[in-house]
Amino acid sequence: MNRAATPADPPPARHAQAITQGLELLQRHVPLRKRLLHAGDALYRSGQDFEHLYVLNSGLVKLVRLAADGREQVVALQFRGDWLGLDGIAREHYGCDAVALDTGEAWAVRYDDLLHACARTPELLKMLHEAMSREIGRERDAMMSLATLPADARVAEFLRGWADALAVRGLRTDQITLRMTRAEIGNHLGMTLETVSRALSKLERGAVIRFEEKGRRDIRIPCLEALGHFVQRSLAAERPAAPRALPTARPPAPSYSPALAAA
Amino acid sequence: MNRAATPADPPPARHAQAITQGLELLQRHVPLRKRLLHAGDALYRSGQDFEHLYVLNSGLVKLVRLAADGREQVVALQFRGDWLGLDGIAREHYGCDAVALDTGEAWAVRYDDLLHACARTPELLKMLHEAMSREIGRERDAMMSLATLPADARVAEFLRGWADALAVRGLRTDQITLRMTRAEIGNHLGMTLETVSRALSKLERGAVIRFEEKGRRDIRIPCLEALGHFVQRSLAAERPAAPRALPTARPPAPSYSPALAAA
DNA sequence: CGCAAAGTTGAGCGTCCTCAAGCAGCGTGG
DNA sequence: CCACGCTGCTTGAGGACGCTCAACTTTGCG
Repeated sequence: MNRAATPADPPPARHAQAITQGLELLQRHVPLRKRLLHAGDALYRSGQDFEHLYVLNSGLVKLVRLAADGREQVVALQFRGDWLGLDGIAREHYGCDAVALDTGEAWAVRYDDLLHACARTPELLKMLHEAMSREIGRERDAMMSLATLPADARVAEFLRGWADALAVRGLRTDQITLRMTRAEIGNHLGMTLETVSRALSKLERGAVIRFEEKGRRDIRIPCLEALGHFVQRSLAAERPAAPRALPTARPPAPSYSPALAAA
Repeated sequence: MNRAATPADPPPARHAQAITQGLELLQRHVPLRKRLLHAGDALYRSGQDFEHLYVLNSGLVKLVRLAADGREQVVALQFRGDWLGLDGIAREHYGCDAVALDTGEAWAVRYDDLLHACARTPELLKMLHEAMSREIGRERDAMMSLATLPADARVAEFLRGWADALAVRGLRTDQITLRMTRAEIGNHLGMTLETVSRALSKLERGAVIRFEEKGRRDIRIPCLEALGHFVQRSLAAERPAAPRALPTARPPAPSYSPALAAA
C-alpha cells in the first residue's frame, strides 16, 4: 500500500498510488478533521466564510454554483483525492455549494495549517498546486465541451470523463453508477433532462453503452474507445471539412498533438 | 504609486493598487525576464514543456485550448496582473496557446524560482494562490454563462465581464475596445460569428451599448447596470416562474445572495 | 485604387427546448 | 399485501433559437 510506484506499474495503478500517497502525506503532516458524508449533505455552502480546504477520501461530491438571480449550475464533480473549496481562497468565501452525491469521507484542513505545513514539507505544496492546476485544466475541458460539442456528444464525453476519473483511481471503467438524476446531468452539461435521456437512449441504440438490468442509472461501457469515436463521428457529421480554425493560432502546426493526449 | 491602499479609496482603486503592489512585490523578490508582445505573438504553445509562469504587466492575451481532433476554444482572456500558464503546473506541459491580442508586456518567472522566493516571502505565495483561485472561479462563471444563458445574454454578460475587468484595474468602463474578431468572440462564447453580430446589433437597438463612429470594434457602454438588466430580462422572458431548482441544494435559502455579489 | 479580411443582415433549416402523456421503481399506509 | 402517491425516466409532437448559406457593405492595407 505504500511501496513506491515504479515505472513497471501500469499507468492507472501509478496514478492511484499517487493519490493514496498524497493522502498519506497529508495525514502525516497536517492536522485534519475527518467528516463522514451522506448523499445530500452539504460540506459547505456558497457564501460561507472560507477557512478549510477539503480533500475527498471517498465518495462523490458535486459543486454547485449559485448566481444572484437564482440560476444554479453544477460546475464540477469531485472524486477521491480531489480538493474542495479552492475557489474560496481568493474571495475568502466559498463560491459554490459542495453537496455529497454518495456516502463518503472528506478531510477538512485549515488553510492556515496547510500553509504552515507546506513551508516545511514542499511535497505538500507541490500537491496543492497540482490540484489547483488540474482543476483549472478540467474546467477548461468542460468549457470546450459546452462550447463545441452537440448535445449527444457532450453526454458521451461526460461518460468518458467519468470513466477516466475511475481509471486514474485504479477502478474498473466498464461500469458506471451515475449517482445523479437526469436533471443534474443536464444542468451540468447545459441541456435539459429530456435531451440527456434521449442522448443516453441513442448511445444505447448505437451499442456504445448498455443499461444494467434493473434501474437505468447503472451503465455498462463495453468499450471505452467507442465513446470517443461517437464524439468524433458527431463532429464529422456536422462539420464535413475544416473546423474553421481561429486566425491567430498555429500557422504551421507542429507534429505533436497535445491537450487530450493523456492516458 | 506605492503608498498603501486605505479603506478610504474607492474599491476599484483599491484593487488596481493591489495589482500594482503585487507586480512590484514580484519584481522585487523573483528573477524575471520581461518580454514584449505584439498582437498575434504566442507567449507559449500548447504541449510545450512547462517551465515558466507569466504575469501580464500590460496588454491582453487569449488562452486557446486545442483538442486532439482539431477543435479550438478560447477559454480565457487575461488582463494586467493575471497569471498565465497555471494549467501547466500539473501536467508539466502547457495546456493552451497563449496569444497576445494587443501590444503588451509579460513577465516570465521560472516556476522553481518562484517557489523558492515564496518560501521566504509568504505574500508571494498568497498572491499565487489567489491568482489560481480566482482563475478557477472565473472559469466556473464562464461555464455557467455557457450552460444557462441564451446567446444574446451571453454576449451582454461577456461585455459586463470585460468592463468589470477594466473596473478592477481602475480603468474607465464606459468604453471597450474589443481586440477580437466576431469569430473569436463567438468561439469563446460558444456561438457563431453571425450570432455575435446580431446580438451586438440587438444590444445597440436596445440602447444598452453604442458603436463608436468609425469601426464597430469600439463599444460605448452608457450604463453598466443596463447590461445586467438585459441579461435578467432575457432570463425572465424564457423562464416566467421557477428556475427549476436542483433537488439537492438549499432547502431554506438563506438571506445573503453570494456568488456574483462582488464589487 | 483594388483586394482581402471583417462585419452585417436576411432566408431557410436543424437541433434542442417545451409541453405533455405514460411508465417504472419505491416507500408509505390502509 | 396491494393500492397509492411520489419521484424519476422515457418518448412523442410542435415550436423556437441559433446555425448554415449567401449576398452585400465596410474597413484596412499594400
